Amino acid sequence: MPDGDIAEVGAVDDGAPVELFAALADDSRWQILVELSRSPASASALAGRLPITRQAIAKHLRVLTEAGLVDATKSGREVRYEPVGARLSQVARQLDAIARGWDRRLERIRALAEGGGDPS
Amino acid sequence: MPDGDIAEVGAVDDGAPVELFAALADDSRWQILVELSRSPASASALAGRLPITRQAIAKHLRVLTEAGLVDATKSGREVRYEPVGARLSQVARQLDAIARGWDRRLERIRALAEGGGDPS
DNA sequence: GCGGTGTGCAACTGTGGAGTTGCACATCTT
DNA sequence: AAGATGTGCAACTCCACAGTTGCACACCGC
Repeated sequence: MPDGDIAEVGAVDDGAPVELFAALADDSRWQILVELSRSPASASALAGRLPITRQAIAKHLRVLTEAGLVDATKSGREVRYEPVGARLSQVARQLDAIARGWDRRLERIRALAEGGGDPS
Repeated sequence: MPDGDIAEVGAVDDGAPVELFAALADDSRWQILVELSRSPASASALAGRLPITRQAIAKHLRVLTEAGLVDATKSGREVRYEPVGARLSQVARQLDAIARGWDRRLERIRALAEGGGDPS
């Protein structure tokens, strides 16, 4: 079998934004994102609508900002946060690409198993 | 202002599979997924290619299975795991939908701010 | 200037999860 | 039947992180 078409599959691997998934793997942060999507607000304003302290919210906002999921805008003594949809769409495209890569590989392996039976 | 076009925005919120993001927020689990995309294997086989113990891998595989990201197939005394691309694509679509929802809301808010200036 | 409001930083506690070791059970091989 | 290989369960350690309290500093209105 030709091995020229195998060299290109190595690029599937490292596209996993683990840090961003960690940012999304928290209920409080999703609540914050939902509130911000309703209307951009400051940390103190969010503290009035969520069952946790302002400092906890501030930490979450820091995580979300570093993940690129929210955008911080300083206005006087206030810091106004708003969600960034572009980042989420970008991750969505990456995930879909990875999923397609999986399916492609599995289909090839299945084809080899049925046809030759020697995938060494 | 008419409120008929506001009633439909409430559906944006609860589409956040936090449990699934938690499953994806781990380096070891991504390594496992990458190995499985190379070729489906058992927990013991994976233990030979990854720097962690078989039991740790077994735990990760349990998490991934419950998240629907891998499929387990028992064959004799072996359990063969393979990645499920469909689940990942599904999450990708959900994320994109949420992102579009954010952008839609923000644009509406900006329009209100410029035009009327009274979003009460 | 002075009080009120908003933000930031620094400990501290509690808990969940990653990884380990140890052992018991099931299955394949000879 | 006996050894080897694969899996599963249970307890333990360790650490990162969510959330808290407390205090110091920056900005707005009076």
